[in-house]
Amino acid sequence: MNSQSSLMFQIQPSSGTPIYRQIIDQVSRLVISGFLKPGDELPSVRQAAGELEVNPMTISKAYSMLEAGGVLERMRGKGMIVASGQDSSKDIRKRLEIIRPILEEAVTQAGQLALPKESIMELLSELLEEKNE
Amino acid sequence: MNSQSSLMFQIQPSSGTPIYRQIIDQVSRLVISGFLKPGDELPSVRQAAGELEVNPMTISKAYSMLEAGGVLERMRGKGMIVASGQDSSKDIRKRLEIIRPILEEAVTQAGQLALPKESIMELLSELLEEKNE
Amino acid sequence: MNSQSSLMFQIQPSSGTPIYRQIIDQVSRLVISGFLKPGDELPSVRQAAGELEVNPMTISKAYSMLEAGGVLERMRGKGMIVASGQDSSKDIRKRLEIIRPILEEAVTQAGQLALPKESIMELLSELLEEKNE
Amino acid sequence: MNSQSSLMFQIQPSSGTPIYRQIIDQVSRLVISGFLKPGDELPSVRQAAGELEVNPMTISKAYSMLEAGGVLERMRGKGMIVASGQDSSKDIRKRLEIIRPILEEAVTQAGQLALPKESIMELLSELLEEKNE
DNA sequence: GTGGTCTAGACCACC
DNA sequence: GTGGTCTAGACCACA
Repeated sequence: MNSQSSLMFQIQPSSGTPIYRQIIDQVSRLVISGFLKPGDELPSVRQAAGELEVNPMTISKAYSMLEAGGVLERMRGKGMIVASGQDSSKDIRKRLEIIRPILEEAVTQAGQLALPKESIMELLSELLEEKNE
Repeated sequence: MNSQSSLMFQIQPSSGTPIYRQIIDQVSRLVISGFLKPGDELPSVRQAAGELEVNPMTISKAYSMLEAGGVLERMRGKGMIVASGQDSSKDIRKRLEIIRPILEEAVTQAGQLALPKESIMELLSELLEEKNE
Repeated sequence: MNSQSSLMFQIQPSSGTPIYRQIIDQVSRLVISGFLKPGDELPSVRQAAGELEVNPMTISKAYSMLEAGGVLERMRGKGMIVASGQDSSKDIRKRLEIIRPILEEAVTQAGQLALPKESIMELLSELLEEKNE
Repeated sequence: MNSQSSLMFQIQPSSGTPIYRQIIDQVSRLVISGFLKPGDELPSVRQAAGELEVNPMTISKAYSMLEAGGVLERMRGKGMIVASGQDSSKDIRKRLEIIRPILEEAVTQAGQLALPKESIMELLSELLEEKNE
């Protein structure tokens, strides 16, 4: 039964961001948001590679960097699991810090475009509503 | 020494986005916002390269792409100027479209982090206020 | 329940060194130091595997390699015992040779870090004192 | 003139530790010890690969991980340099912390071998003297 | 010129 | 079965 794993990752092959980065970002966010909890197993390198139709090394690279970043742990002979230290921070403020940089960039761009605060807030509100639909 | 030009561009050398892209985006936004008007001269390739401590080829590439995009025009002997057709769009909606992609990305990330709408709106509001100070 | 066996081994699952190596090294040192004497029984594969929460194959592999190295002997129906030829060497110099490699590695690293002899000696001295407390 | 670069790295191809790890460790220690200072350029991937006779990807992997660890910075189109934040800590205590783990392991092994403190100290002293010769 | 990414395929160590 | 390492070779983005 591998329906879980095929749902776990989604990649856009012809996106600007490299595949291994897409995987790293997704896993990181799944862990932080609590969808993946400490001890949860990840799909094996070969399995993920097969389903995503990419080279196993690409998956392996992503896993290695997630391990280096302390997000995953290697269970020798078994596979990769979410690291024990990785409690999903229920603290919203910590998670907010993660999206702060991109919002800061948006604010910078808005400034250069001389956009009024109200318009930006309104657009963001719309986009957030669309997401929920 | 053209003091305006040294204020005109700002690049972050160790950012993820390539330098030529940073320049293109900034010039585009300055034009569309009306900071730069049709006929305004841009700093010469040499000057910009010197001040930004960047390879002249990089500036040249950015200018060429802006020219190809119809934002700038090449005046023989004078350098680059803002193209005549480039009216600053007073229409806020058009300018809003430019920051839509980055806000969409922020919304995507926020979704994966399971962040509530209110928190994001609040953070954006704070950042916009900081900007004005 | 053999309380001795649970004290006998200690493994660090997320260490760099493989589990079977950790077991081999520990048993070897315990034998050479005299903690384990010729004829002493070792915990059964199953028991050790259960207590260490490790794959029985891993224990078995370690025991087999210790047998091949002449440290252990296989007693039919009784399991593994310390080999008869294995006298604890009272000769300190022989035992010192065993920790020589790791000290050599420490010295190499210290050299690359440009650390003075005195500092290293002092740190080692502290660590040895802590151990005794 | 590449005599400098050929002196910079040394690898033992048939060592147990992977090549990319050997490079990471060496660069890290060279930076920490002050042999490499912030802004110093490293040999290019292709150059290092050629001299060490290994695949360029192996070097690239090491550089990437050093960048991820904040030791190196990527100068786009140029090459890798030592990161600006990487001041060699003149503080000996900080550098001592780096060799603490291996000394701790040595102490653990010495304990299992029932070795007296004096013998260990003496052996370390000898090894440190040999190094200086 | 620089490094980055990906592929295909091989071999190894560990459990 | 698991992941790790390395090679050879290709193509791309950036300066």
